[in-house]
Amino acid sequence: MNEEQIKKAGEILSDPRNQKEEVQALQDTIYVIGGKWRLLIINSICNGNRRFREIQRSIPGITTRMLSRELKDMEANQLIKRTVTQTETVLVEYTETDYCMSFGGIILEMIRWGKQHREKIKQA
Amino acid sequence: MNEEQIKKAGEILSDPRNQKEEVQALQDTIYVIGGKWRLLIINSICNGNRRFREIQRSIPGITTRMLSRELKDMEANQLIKRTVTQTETVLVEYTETDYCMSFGGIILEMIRWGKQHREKIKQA
DNA sequence: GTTACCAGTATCATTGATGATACCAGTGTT
DNA sequence: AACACTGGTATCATCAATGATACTGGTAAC
Repeated sequence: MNEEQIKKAGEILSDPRNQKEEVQALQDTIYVIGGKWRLLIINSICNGNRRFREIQRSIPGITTRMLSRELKDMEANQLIKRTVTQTETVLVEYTETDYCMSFGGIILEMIRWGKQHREKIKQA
Repeated sequence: MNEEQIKKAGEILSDPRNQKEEVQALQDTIYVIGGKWRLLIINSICNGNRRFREIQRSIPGITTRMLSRELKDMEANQLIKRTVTQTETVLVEYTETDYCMSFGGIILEMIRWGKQHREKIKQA
């Protein structure tokens, strides 16, 4: 085995390892943001919607039940903060955490894809 | 209403429209790549895995049934091409289409997120 | 001849995610 | 008084996604 062959073998051997790591990373991410609503809620809150009904109105098709469940889960997992203010009337606000913001890249890429896809469909 | 106010009003009015478009784009994308396996299969094939068992081995946890279903569906939707070669023994190969490649950005972002996430968990 | 690989299909069971609908207590609006 | 809005909860139903397991028909290796 000459030097080049050794180098090649190294690449071949190391490649599957990288692949495994990437597959695992992908699976983790899919697990965290899986489901029909999670990313939409994150996107909505990051876009400035803070009130329950406001968020609900911004996401076509979501029911109060699903939104309620997701918000609770996301609060438990530090994705958002829930704040209750007692003035004349009760005021509930949801705000994003830094952790939540870390999905920005994924969301932007998905929005880009969705827009391009719609363009292609239109043309055809 | 002065010029500045007019400009501001324009922004306020245009913003909800952009939001709606983006929500729709997001929903489209989630619909297309939804589910536990779709992106993983795309990733696997784009990484050079072409044979059924090869793809299966590269994705921890997937069953033959799920892989079979997904591959069929993806073929029907032009995401991949299925090629059968008849030599001494039958050879089936799956290859990505250009359309399939368009998910690259999303996948890369998700891998990045997953890796960072694992780092954070480790540190804590 | 037994074991193992390939590319799947078939059948059944489960369950998690989602939907539909109604409801509650409080405040404000007409 | 009647209606609408707020931030949800409760209950029930359903369905799509997934899992488990077994099996098939052909080739090749030991």
